[in-house]
Amino acid sequence: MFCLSYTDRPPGPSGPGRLPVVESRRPRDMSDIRVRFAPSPTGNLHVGSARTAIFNWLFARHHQGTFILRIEDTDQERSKPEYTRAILDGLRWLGVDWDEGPEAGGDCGPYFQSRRRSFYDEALQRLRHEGKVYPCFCTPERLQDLRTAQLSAKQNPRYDGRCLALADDEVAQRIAAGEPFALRIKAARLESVEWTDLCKGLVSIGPEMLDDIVVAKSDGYPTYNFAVVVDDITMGISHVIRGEDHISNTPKQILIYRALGATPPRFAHIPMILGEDRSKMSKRHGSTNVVEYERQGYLSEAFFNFMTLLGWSPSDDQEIFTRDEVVRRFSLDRVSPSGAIFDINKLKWMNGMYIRQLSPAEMLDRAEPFLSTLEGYPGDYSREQRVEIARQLRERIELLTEITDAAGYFFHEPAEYDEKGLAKAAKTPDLAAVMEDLAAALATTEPFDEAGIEAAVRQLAEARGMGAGKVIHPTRLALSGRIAGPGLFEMMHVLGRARCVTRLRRFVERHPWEF
RNA sequence: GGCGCUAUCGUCUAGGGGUUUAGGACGCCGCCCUCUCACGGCGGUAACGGGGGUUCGAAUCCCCCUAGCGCUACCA
Repeated sequence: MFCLSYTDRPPGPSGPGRLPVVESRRPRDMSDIRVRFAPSPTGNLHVGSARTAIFNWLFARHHQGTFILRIEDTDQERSKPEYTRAILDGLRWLGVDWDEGPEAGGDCGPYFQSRRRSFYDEALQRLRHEGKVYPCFCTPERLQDLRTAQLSAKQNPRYDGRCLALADDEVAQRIAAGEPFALRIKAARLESVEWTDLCKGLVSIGPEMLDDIVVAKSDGYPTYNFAVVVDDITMGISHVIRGEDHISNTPKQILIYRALGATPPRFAHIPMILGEDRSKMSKRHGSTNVVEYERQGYLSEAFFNFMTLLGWSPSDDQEIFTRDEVVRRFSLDRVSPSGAIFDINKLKWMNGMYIRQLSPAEMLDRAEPFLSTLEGYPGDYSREQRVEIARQLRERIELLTEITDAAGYFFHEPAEYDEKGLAKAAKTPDLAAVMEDLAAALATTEPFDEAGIEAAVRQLAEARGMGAGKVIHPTRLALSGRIAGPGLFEMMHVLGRARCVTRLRRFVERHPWEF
């Protein structure tokens, strides 16, 4: 039996009013580590949550623990099923797989908060029974007034305990009268709440900050903090690894653990990912949806590697890691305590590194979705030839999307020629004749391979008493319209005799350099 | 306003009392390689927020200030 829950417990000798005891599972050994990623489906998987998911996953895999995915969909207004789908897809793209959760099952389900109501109700019932919680009849208006008054008095807003002071018979009366009420926890406000954060060290929150927080809303639904704690207890979570924006939730949750008589898990609050302006990354910082990076031509493994280094670093200078290497080396004590700006520049560089590591065949496969949008693709090129094109372009692009632009001329004639290139080409004496001669030579070059082509080009330059460059550059321009690209001879080899000859002649006809 | 977290090159970071003329990576600049571009190689640019302590010695420990960020709901 893996998990404890309020409902799964054996009936036992519980008389009326006897409620099951809630216990927290403490990690007994390394294999007992259970962590969770708990997104709310109110949007796509964005980079901040993705990194949280990755760190949780890394921690679980490193310790051979369990990685759980839990969907916190209790926000009826904003939660959408399609977002759950999007989050799942995002995690899959990242290669972050979960052992328990939606579509994976597990002993601690259900994994959607919206279906765990009975757990919360039962815990609430028990808390009421034990007197750890009291009804609060204060209206939202009064609470709001209280808050503004405290704020203007430069005080920290907190509940004034009015309903705690209510006499028992009055409480009973008002409840009987059907007056709506929320449930607040009776927090001991005498001492600080502190915990040793695995990332931040000792964090201590003074008693003046502690409040009788609401655990059940007047409509009966549990609050976020309460649901999280009940879920984490019943799912046997040993380590809560989350963004540091949750630090202020932690004391509240610890109070709930105490009321429930459970030992809190270990907490690790990892730093935020920041936008260019150093504020928490959000939509206004551009692409925050993880799968958007796929569309932009990033490789999943490069993105993963990059995210890994945002806030974590190994003990040496290594930066490029396979997934297994990071799993092996990851540890929370090497997670930096300060926020990190998402540097798209470095991501691009890293993506380029991964692209260059791809085999030519794989490069072609990965680029295929982008290539297929190209006019004239794949034309009469064999797979072998397309692999060769991919090989030639591999070290010249950093994003898969760039291949569309880089490979265009292989599949259709250049529509125009680079201006600077034309200016330079014009300096080659008798350019038209040279190009004409080359076309003629090429028509009979045998074999039409890299060496054969190179010999033809160099012979022609020599015959005319000019440097090879004087022929090479205009030729590249005539064939590709570009002044940059793969080595001319290997490029001509894939292009093939027919295309080379016609494009050379078209170039002469067009005469674009004389303006 | 209150509370909390953070503070090393522009960016990601190493370094956690003497081993540091503060190391690596991205970016940028230069050189080499070379048919161009790119890759690759080599070199350069650039940082311990400020002030007080503690100590023989502080980027490293403590305090204050400052700055940035976060949280401050019967939202999650």
